[in-house]
Amino acid sequence: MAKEYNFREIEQKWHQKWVANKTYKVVEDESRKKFYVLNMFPYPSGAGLHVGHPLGYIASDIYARYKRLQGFNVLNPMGYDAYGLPAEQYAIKTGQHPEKTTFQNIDRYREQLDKIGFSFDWDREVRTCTPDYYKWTQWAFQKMFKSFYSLTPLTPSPVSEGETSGKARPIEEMVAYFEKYGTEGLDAYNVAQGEELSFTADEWNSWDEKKQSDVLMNYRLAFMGETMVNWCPALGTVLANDEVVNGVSERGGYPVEQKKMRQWCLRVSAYSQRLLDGLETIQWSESIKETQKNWIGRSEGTEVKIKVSLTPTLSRGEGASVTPPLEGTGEAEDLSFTIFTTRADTMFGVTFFVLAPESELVDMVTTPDQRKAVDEYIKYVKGRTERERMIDHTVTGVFSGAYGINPITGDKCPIYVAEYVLAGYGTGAIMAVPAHDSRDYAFAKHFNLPIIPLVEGADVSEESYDAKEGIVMNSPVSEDKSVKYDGESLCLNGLTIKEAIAETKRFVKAHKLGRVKVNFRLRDAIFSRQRYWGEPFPVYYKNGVPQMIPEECLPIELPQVDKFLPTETGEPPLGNASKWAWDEKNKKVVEKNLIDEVNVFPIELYTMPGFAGSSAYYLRYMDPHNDEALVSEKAASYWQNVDLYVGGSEHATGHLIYSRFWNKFLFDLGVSKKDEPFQKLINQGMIQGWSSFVYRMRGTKMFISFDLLEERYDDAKKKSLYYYQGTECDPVYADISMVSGNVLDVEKIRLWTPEFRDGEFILNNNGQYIVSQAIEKMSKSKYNVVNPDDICENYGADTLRLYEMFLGPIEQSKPWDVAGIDGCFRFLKKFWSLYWDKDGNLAADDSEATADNMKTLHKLIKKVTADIEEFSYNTSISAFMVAVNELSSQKCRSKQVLSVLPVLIAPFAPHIAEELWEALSNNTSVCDAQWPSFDEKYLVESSVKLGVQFNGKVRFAMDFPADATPDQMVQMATSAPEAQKHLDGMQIVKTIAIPGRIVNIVVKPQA
RNA sequence: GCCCAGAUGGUGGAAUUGGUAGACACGAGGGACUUAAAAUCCCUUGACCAUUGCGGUCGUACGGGUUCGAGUCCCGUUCCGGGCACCA
Repeated sequence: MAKEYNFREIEQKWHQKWVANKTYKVVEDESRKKFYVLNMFPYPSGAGLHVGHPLGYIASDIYARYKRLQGFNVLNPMGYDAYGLPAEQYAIKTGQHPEKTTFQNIDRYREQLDKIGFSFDWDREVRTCTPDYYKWTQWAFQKMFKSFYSLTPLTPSPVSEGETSGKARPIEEMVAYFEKYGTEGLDAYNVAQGEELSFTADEWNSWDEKKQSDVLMNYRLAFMGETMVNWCPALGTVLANDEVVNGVSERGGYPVEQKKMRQWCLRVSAYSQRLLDGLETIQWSESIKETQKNWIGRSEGTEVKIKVSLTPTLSRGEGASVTPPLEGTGEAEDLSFTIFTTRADTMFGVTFFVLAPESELVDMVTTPDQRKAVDEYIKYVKGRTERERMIDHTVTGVFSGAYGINPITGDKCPIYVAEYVLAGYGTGAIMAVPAHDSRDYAFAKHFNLPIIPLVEGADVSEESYDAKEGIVMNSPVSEDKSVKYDGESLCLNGLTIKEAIAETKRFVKAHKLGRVKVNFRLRDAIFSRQRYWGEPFPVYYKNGVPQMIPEECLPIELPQVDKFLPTETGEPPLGNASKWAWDEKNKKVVEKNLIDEVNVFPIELYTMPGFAGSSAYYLRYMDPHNDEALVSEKAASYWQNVDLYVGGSEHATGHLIYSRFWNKFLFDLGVSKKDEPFQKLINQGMIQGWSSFVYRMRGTKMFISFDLLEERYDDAKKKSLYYYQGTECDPVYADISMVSGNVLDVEKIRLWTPEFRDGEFILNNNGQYIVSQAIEKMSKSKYNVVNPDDICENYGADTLRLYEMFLGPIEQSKPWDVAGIDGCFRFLKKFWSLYWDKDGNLAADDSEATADNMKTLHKLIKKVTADIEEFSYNTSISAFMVAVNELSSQKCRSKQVLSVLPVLIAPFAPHIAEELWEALSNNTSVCDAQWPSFDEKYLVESSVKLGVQFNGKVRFAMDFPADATPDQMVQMATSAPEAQKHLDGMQIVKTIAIPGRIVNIVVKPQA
């Protein structure tokens, strides 16, 4: 009886041994090179692990094990992103403390992870919701509060433009500067700031603490700001920009409105340029870098100062060569505003100006005649939601009554107020060039404003010409229509658009009409949430001024509350905590009812958002038990940064931006040793399965989103039911074949036939649809598995690991289909049977390996090594299958070969590798073996089989000696019997022979 | 609209710098073993034509091009996916 591949016994045995022997314990070791592998840590949801989760973990585990076999000291940790909304919502419903459910879920995750045989060092586990961890989240926040971002060392002299580097510095430097110089010499070029303030040293020194505190908020990296936020009434909290998709909340799909609120913010925008530049130094996929570049949205342009006049517009050219004196009311005398443009070359085509409705300038330029119309328009705009503005692009706007003076042409053009100009970008004011901007064009057509084409050959009768290509004309129309400055006037005619932009920038700069400016789309991150289950802010309020709780008192632990909802007075949930006040003198948290006493002050009621805890966790893994520092100097210096980071691409504009920002800040502080946290990033594709559907509204197609709530076996129906939670959807039926990408196509769903599955949608009392979905066995021979536990149970972890990797390239999304899993299971059984004879004894012996054996082995070593390096695991597994097939038919029993295979397969299938390694009389773990190297000498072929082409078409294949010269190859090919019919009646025109590649004979009929 | 990445058998997917398209696996069909089933093993499997045997034509989304030779390079088009989007 041959020895059976008993995966259950084997896997259980090695799980125990690994724990007992601390096989995956890792310690810093200066004598060895380090390698840091990291997975994006999971949020422990109630649904448990699904088959999509392990995909990335397996991929990184393979690499980690491979690196270890190559002699690297590999850090491969795991932990939990444990703060989050679902636990809190569950708590609201059931009254159970979120910590309790979170920890239960963590236990379940751990159990599932352990079954798959990962090489995690669990001694380094982190949970973002434990005080020893979030102490350092709070600490980092305080450091940001105590910092500002300086682009250059502070000096009173202005710095040159284009300076883009910079770093965080202690806020004390800023204070010292103000005391001495006020804002003299400070602008957006040398200090990151909310708005450009202007005050003198004397003014600063005369202000009280409250006023100074307010002013400093304009510079701190973590600051309290009154800003427009995404307010989600249904969730009762504000959301960050990346948490809002198409005007609704990413989680739950609830409407989001714009609201002005006082919130904690992080000045992420200060790091815009560095976040952009850093992308050039890291190995991430082009698409994710592109996404980040779009999100950061750098645009280089020109700011131009526009003076305001209250007299009617002059015709074009009139008033040229003069700087028109300002007329009208005294109030408007020196009124001006600044516009931002990336098309400085189009200054000659300006026919009107537009201000954003929210701009404070609107009020100042509006003339009494237009006051009523403007007020009405502003009212209309305010009544529109973000979502309405986003979907509905009809042209709206109103004339303000005032005119702007184009400094280049001297023309006066009307100033409009229109919602198509956004307050939050650039200066909130634009110059409109209808001929060359489609939005301005639509506006001009609607209000009957002139359109002046500036590019040769551009037809602007039907639409604008937006392309940045062509030769400039009409700039100016004639010499006297360009204002002279110091005897010089601008002329762009005949230049290309790119040259014209550069020339205009030079002119504007030279004559101080404005300045060259870089704008970024990246906004500061709103950093506070009105929730319970998050990190509390280590902040208290003394006379309305936020104060940092001393560093040595951290962490400030999340207080107990009796309910997790907002208070009756509308305070966030922490308002329910009775012990939530700061005793400044005794430095401790005390009962709130002591606030009236001296030295006792209220503590911040907001909590931090989800990304706070996940922004620097990779640093904490380096030194997880340190209570003196986030990470020790020694550990940080050894581990540096993450060499390989694996996770989903859905974090491109959230976590992957925030953690890069956070790391850069810590780098400025000297805590982190590398400017970029994640050197190489692999985005595993999603496995679309039953457990996680995401649907979107797009165009006329409707997609609906669901999260798996739970899986239950229904005794009556004799089948498993899967419960999903979704929002606002039609009752539809779901089927895996209807998933394309990560969306379900409703049209396809309607065509669904209920032969395999049935299900129904039930409206629950929250107005959400619950989908009950029944999955029937597709056939008796196939297991109907959706979670990794079932696969481990039926096939074993090694098969699961192989199969998930064999599905296709890691970065590609694919539907989960268990149909092919038998192939991997068969392979392992075949591999196993190489080692055992028919009596169940070890068959590997000391016989000499044949040349074929060695060739198979070394071909495999070469292929697997190269493929792992490229994360092409599917092809390395297929190479394994080929090798095992070959060795079986060769009846190879030689230990020379068989003792190497367990090492090669160990990264992929560690359990079977350990078992065979042990059977071969090794007494250490296969993890500590050495990765084999291949020897070319076994791969040398004496002959090669190549295709022989006639006129580029392969006609037959033949063997050529490996060292044949091209001439010999042609000679052999043309004299081969198969060649004769292709040569019959033909003459050879040309021959191409490339050793090792191809022989091609070009023939034509004989004349 | 702009930017990025794709499209290969019934299916998942292979294919170095252009050089025998379809590796490996699934599924399907046929066969062996078995009382039977499971498991295992062997053969066939891109399409079409021919077939006693040899063979031939077409074929990597579509249309062109470069080349002795194109899945691969260039130009244009269609479709799918991702990102950004009144961002001036």
